[in-house]
Amino acid sequence: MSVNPKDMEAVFGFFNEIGIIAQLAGNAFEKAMPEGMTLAQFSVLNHLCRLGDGWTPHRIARAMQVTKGAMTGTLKHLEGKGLVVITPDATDGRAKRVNITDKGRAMRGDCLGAMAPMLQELLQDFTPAEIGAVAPVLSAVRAWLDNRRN
Amino acid sequence: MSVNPKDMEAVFGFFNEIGIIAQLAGNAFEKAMPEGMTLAQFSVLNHLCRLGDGWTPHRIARAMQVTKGAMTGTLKHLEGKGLVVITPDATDGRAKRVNITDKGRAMRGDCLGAMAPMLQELLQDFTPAEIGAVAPVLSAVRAWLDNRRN
DNA sequence: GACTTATCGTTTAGTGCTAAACTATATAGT
DNA sequence: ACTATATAGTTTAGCACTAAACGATAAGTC
Repeated sequence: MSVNPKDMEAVFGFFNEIGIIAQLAGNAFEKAMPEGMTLAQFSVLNHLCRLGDGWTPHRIARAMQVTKGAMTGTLKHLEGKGLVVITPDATDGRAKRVNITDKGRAMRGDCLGAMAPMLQELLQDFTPAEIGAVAPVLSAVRAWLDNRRN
Repeated sequence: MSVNPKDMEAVFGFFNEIGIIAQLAGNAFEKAMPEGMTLAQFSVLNHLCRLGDGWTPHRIARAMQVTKGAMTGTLKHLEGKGLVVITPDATDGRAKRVNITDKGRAMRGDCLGAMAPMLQELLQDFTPAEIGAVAPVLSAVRAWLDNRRN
């Protein structure tokens, strides 16, 4: 049972659209955020704030769906700005532990505040229901891709 | 009239999901494609094939929602592999014209064939209707972001 | 205990992206 | 015609990402 070429094109268009949105939205967010902060850096701070810190770099990398090497770089930037503190793990000589600082927590708050206007703008042109309707499909596709990779 | 924080979080989650999908899908595609081909390079070939060639680099860049500088790099790679030919514009001394070669057309076909299996896999777990249902919202968000930028 | 394998983090090479500065050419205004 | 402005393409600096190789430590096996 072969697949309809029209459908394949639709799926390809779907991913294409997703790619462009990711790029435009990412740029818009970074432009709004405090000088020097990137989306990658904010994501780490946000994660540590919401789910607690003390995680290893590797575990953070997995949560963000990013390679270890990418996380090494992002954490270096955050550490350089004093937004996180990285210490050796007490019981595992290979591992490290990442803790967010007060300054980091404040920066996360600043970032949230900085991107709020854009989100509000968007919520004037799109209803929460519209956004909410596509969320389950996106989650499913994300999970599918994540599964497929492993 | 303030905005519900819950809604803002939902919208933020929406963009977060989009970002991860873009990254995972992009990696999956690039892994499947012929050695050395990237999504950016394929997109240009695909564009030239579908909408005709002879475009200027700047116009291609706008169509891809990418800066001129980024397009300079991508076209250099394509030209280096003999997939496109770039010639000076006859009537405008500033501009250039990009034409796809037979080799480029063949490469585009190879890329399409290479990513087909993944799309078919996906169409076994998602119905075209599911994908089609979110497409209009994605298009609208994309257009919104594009407008907002200018 | 010694050897093998797995895991954690870093580093390097390569690509893509932006933003901004720069060159060259074209167009508009006076 | 001359000047000012706009546009096309390139280049540079900086960040993010992957993939692969590497060094160090842990854990499992014999």
